[in-house]
Amino acid sequence: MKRNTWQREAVRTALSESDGFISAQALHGQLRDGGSTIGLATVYRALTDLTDEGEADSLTQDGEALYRACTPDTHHHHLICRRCGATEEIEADPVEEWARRIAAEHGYTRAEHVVDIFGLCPACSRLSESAPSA
Amino acid sequence: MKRNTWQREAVRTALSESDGFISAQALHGQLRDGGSTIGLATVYRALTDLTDEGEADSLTQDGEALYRACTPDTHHHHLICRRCGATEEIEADPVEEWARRIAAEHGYTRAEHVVDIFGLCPACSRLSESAPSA
DNA sequence: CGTCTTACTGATAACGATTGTCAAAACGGT
DNA sequence: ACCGTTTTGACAATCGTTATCAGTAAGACG
Repeated sequence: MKRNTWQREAVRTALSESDGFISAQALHGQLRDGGSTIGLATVYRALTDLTDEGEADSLTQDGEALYRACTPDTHHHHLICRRCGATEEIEADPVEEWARRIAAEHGYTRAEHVVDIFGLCPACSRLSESAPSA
Repeated sequence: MKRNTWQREAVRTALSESDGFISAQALHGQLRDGGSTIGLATVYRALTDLTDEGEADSLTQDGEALYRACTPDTHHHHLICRRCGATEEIEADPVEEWARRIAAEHGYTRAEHVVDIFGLCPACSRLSESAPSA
């Protein structure tokens, strides 16, 4: 049976109060700063559980996993600058539908998709024109 | 000055011959299997360079970085089975168009996109029903 | 063609993020 | 309050990746 502990609740609360994506370690540090004695492993476990239960979204950015409280209505993807690393959230409704259809057509179940666009953001595009790197 | 070594060329070749995304370690293993004595660190360095130079795209899936040769002859995407690793090539024309539009709307240039669908193939879906892992 | 400079290489150590381990503590039904 | 089970927290282990460093070789120059 799943138990209800203050640790899990603390992670859930901290995550929903946190603005945007946050790493497990950062969240742990934040909790400790707030006086909590919660352990790092517990934070990882809680975040994994929350993600499994659909209460949190996760993505990996530069080798570390970032988590965000899930607002179930906003599944979106990212537009990422190859040079400066800036990311923008983008809507991909047509793609969601397409992905579902393709998976179904091929008999695939439990389909998840990775949809990200890499490019040069406006600022870096200008830099690239004046000082081409390649 | 940038030098031209057989190691770098080997990585470039292996990457472009590889179908879809591949991890640095897998690429290294593949090269070693092919008789090369190339070192793991060199593969990482070459892949990083190729990515910086825009000759390769990278994404991180499940904690590890995957690489793919940029500007492939036949641009297509993949439907990948999470359990058995089978991949099917899929057409994504509507997505190509959508990606171009999104990038343009946000002022991004030189846009490349990563579109892959992960799921369970028909066979593994059946297995999963009779012996659920989660 | 030989030499010299210096970027590149490869083995390994170091590193950071994450996961496994396991005894102790906490939860919740009784 | 008691008991069985789950969860916790500290720490070790693991995994992918990066830094280190002495040795090697690419490419410029004579």
